Amino acid sequence: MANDTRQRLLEASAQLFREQGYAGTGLKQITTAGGAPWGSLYHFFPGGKEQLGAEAIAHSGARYERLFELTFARGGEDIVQCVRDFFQLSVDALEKSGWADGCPIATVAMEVASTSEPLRHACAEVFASWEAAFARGLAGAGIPPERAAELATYALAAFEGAIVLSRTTHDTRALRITAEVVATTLRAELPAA
Amino acid sequence: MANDTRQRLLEASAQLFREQGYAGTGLKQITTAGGAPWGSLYHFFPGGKEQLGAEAIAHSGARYERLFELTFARGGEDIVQCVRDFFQLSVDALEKSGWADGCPIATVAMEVASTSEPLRHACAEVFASWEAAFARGLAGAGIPPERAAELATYALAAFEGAIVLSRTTHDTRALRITAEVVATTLRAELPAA
DNA sequence: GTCTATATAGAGATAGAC
DNA sequence: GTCTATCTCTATATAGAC
Repeated sequence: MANDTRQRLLEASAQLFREQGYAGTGLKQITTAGGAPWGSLYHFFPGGKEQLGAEAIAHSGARYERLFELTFARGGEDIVQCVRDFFQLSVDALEKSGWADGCPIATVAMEVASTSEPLRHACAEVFASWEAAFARGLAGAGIPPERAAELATYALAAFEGAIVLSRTTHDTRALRITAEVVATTLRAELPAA
Repeated sequence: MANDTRQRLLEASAQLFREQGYAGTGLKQITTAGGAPWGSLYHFFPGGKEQLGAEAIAHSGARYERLFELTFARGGEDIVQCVRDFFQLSVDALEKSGWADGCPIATVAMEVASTSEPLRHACAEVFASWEAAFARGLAGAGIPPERAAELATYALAAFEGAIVLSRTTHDTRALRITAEVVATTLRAELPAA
């Protein structure tokens, strides 16, 4: 079916961009990985690589937002444990994938921040949605909304940076250590039980 | 002079890689920016783009390590303020450069983590040197060496992630908030004065 | 509407003039 | 030894056959 090919192209793009970046991934490689003929790419994405990139970013972003919300769904009880769990998800993903499966956005975000305004904007929107999901979880644990928004930004930054370090060093140490320090920091901000 | 051209090629590479990434930067663009003729690139870097990339990474890395050490040189007194200062350096650099001047390593590190083992290794060594410099500063402030190493990893992760967010959103908010939370976290680890 | 074949530009790399 | 001119390969993008 037509929609199926489109979806496969998006999935393949998201995965390849995450591993190799935007500039480092060719459209040929994407069509091959997605099992789609060359021509169908421009049929579904007449805007070419940039349109495909923007949609792939939004696609990955929405999927991870659901993962965020799922992890924090039971967060009213123990939000700190949820944060630990989230870092652990990334530890497992990196190890299982041979250090390929990091953040689906960060690599592209850094590449395009100064080279493509539409793509930069797409990345910014994804980060904002993740922060918002995170902040809802923290607010649900009793932290005042304004402070929850700040701590969500902080926690997301620490998480993203730890992925950069772990993926580069081929060692989950950075993620594990950062998870513990962030968890401790957040616990100190919770209202007294 | 010969060494001059080589140096200019390294500087141009470092700057372009930081802004556009490794795959997104062409060798032609580097020679143009460095004011060097095309042929001299392969004269000075017979290993081609990968050799140039590895040397540019080490070059940037060493320069920033000196910046780390300079910022922490007076850190025995007030290490927390030094951390704040370091985040502020990045805030200023991003604003002054129109969001181009972020981390000189992170963009390339993410791109090459799964595509070039030599380049990944070069990035990992840079991160390790920064962590070590950071840890020396924290240990100098009285934190036990083992804990100082952990906190250095944590602080570097938070710093790197905050740059990713700020550069993507065109807003220094992430850097400013992260700086404050990290500063508070580190202060709590200092030995009682 | 779907895909094959091709156009055009630019990449990284090399050969050889001076 | 330094640089110019060129080679080959692959990139994105398009045209047109079916």
